[in-house]
Amino acid sequence: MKDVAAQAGVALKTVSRVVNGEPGVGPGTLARVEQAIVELGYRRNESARQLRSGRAGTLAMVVRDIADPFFAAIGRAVEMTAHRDGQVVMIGSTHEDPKREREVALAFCARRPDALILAPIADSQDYLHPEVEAGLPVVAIDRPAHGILADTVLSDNVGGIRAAVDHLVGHGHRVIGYLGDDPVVYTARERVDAFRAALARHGIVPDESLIRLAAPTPEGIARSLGELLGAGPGAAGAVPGAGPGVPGALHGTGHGSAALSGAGLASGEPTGPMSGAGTEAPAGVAPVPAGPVTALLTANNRITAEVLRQLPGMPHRPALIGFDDLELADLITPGLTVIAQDAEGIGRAAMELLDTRLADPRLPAREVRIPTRLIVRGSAE
Amino acid sequence: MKDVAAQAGVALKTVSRVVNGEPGVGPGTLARVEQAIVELGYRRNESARQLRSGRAGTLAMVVRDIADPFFAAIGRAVEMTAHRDGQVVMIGSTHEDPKREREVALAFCARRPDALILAPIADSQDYLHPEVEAGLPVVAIDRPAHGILADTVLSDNVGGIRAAVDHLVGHGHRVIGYLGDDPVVYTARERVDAFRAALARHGIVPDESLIRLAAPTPEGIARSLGELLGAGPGAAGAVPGAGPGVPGALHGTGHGSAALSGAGLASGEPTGPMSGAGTEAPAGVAPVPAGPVTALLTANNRITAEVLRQLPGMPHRPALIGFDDLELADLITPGLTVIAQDAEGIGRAAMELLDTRLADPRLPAREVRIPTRLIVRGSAE
DNA sequence: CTGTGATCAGACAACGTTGTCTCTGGCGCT
DNA sequence: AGCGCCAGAGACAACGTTGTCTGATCACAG
Repeated sequence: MKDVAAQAGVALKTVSRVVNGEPGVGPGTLARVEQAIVELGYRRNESARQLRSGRAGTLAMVVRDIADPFFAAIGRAVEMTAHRDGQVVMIGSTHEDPKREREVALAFCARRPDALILAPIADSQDYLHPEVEAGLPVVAIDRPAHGILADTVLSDNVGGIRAAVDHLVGHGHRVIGYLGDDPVVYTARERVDAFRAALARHGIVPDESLIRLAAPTPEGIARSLGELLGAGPGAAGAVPGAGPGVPGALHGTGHGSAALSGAGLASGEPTGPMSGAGTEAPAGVAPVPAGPVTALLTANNRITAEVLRQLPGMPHRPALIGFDDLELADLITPGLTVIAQDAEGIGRAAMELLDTRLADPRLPAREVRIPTRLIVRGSAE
Repeated sequence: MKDVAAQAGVALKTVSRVVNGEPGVGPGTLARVEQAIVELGYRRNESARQLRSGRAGTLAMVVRDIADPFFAAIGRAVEMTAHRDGQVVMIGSTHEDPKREREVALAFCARRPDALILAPIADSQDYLHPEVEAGLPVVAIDRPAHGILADTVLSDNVGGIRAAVDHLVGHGHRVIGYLGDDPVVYTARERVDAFRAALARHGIVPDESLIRLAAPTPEGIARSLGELLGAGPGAAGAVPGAGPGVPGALHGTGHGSAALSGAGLASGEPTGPMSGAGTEAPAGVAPVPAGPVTALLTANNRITAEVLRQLPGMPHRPALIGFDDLELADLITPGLTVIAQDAEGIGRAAMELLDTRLADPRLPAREVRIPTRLIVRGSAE
């Protein structure tokens, strides 16, 4: 800038005025300065600008994995909005490692971004206390943050799961298996709870032995699939591992009177009736047959993909709904019915929360739920 | 930092020494400073550090679309390597808009990153001249840059296409359709040229009417597909649009004398005997039968996906190979055979080029080709 | 002819660091 | 005892901007 000033024969400050489009520069001076700028290939140094003015023009975003289609889509939405506002985006991945979350988030914060969008992995984000204290707006996405004040954007997991369960039940399914992630994960907990509740609304007491929660590994999923698809009165003997350690709570009904429906189970399956479940359980009774599941709900895209890969080797093919849409999900046979999250909506909502918070930093923490959408493609009939 | 110094009762510079791990600080002083740092929640300001020291610790990356799986995978590889080196990554999308490429790239450059990784879209990157002149290392990925000195990482498009053509020809296909992107795109040109050359190696003179190059739109692809799959002597009447405007060059052969071999094709099936089809084009002649294609090569993931969507509505289903792997490509029926690019390899290669260039900025421009891999899954038998 | 704004331009300090230089004791050496 | 030397610590300037203040020039009205 000094060089430009010299070349144009003006003072430093005048160049500053020109590059900032500030008023108070005569047309002649302006032209001289502009010419000097292109001649010298001058580019303003944003670091210095930020240091002096405090305005960063930079957004930081920390997600589980930038190559995960879900987060990539959120990232795209954020980047689009940011670009419109003249901001650039720093992005980093945690790869589910709490330590790395901390490292990446703090590395970003050291660059003093205007805001931080974070998909929390760690149990607590209290390491961000100093930055939040200093006024850094934080938006948690996908999962809530803990230990700091942050706005939050979440998918409507409950609504999504309920729609899926409604769809399955509407197609006559009563014995529905559930493959979810390790319950240390917030979304995993929320979704499986929603699954139980959604079943209960139909007067079906969720069978805990049909609910498998674990970090998705091919081996674990193979075992769960084998048990869920082979299990039941007819096949129980063939699948010794079926429901180990989780014998209770099977085959419940809306009302105790229906307990008898649970009878007649000669197999090794648990028989204890469970009464009084369901939020608005119908007066009528919904008997729950035992046996291999006729339908399967997979609670995230990695589980779904792995299940799809393994299904051909299984004794039979259940109806299937996956949480998260997948590219090409419409091209497999049958088309995969999914609960699609609105990644773009999440990204945009995060940006909107930031907008309003920047306008008024003393707002209380807000939480936004972004609706999911059940995309019916045939795999869940 | 001033506050920390005051709190610890030392000079500014001593705090600086502590946070940088510089020697020359006594154990007692060090402890006092460290305590003051945590008490005050002090975090070094990287902007100021960069301004003073010139070290940015920041990488800039501009790609077509950060949500495109190919670029997302490159981004992940870059981010992994960068994180290892203590750098953070700014990332932005051009969405195929040359103006936006310029805007985003320059916005990044204003932050004075250590390097710029760019997937060029614009015809020329000469707008980056001042920064390159000032020593900014630029690596072009996916396509070469023009107008500036930049290292380049490209996929081995030629090898990939050749492997695909070899595979198809090896399975008896002689009439192979090609759906590529608009030839203004570098990779589109390189791939279609490779297609022609690969056919020629088998003694097949590429039939230009079977080569469709256009920006991928559902309508355009539908038209091309209809023509390619329904075309030929038997079906030509049914597809009036077949080869409009490109009447010539049909049924070419290695030698003019073989032109007659194109005649007499009653059925849609290839009948022409093919002699000595080897790698080195035989002296003998390879007649190319007309008729609907029996195989299709789709030259990027968007075209492939759209073709997969439309194939069910087409008169027959050709063998198919797509450029770029797709998530779930193994789950559709039949499994999709693809030419997979090594996105991770591209990202890593870019980082390696940067490493060596930072070590010696006066290196000449280098170009690296990353091998592709033909993943055979059944769609191209 | 002078006072009054308006317009344009420059001087200066400060943002939070770090590189360079200097200062101060205390130590071991001759 | 006098010397140099080193570790430890501080003073100061500079990185490239921008915000604030002040100064210069000019047209115009009183």
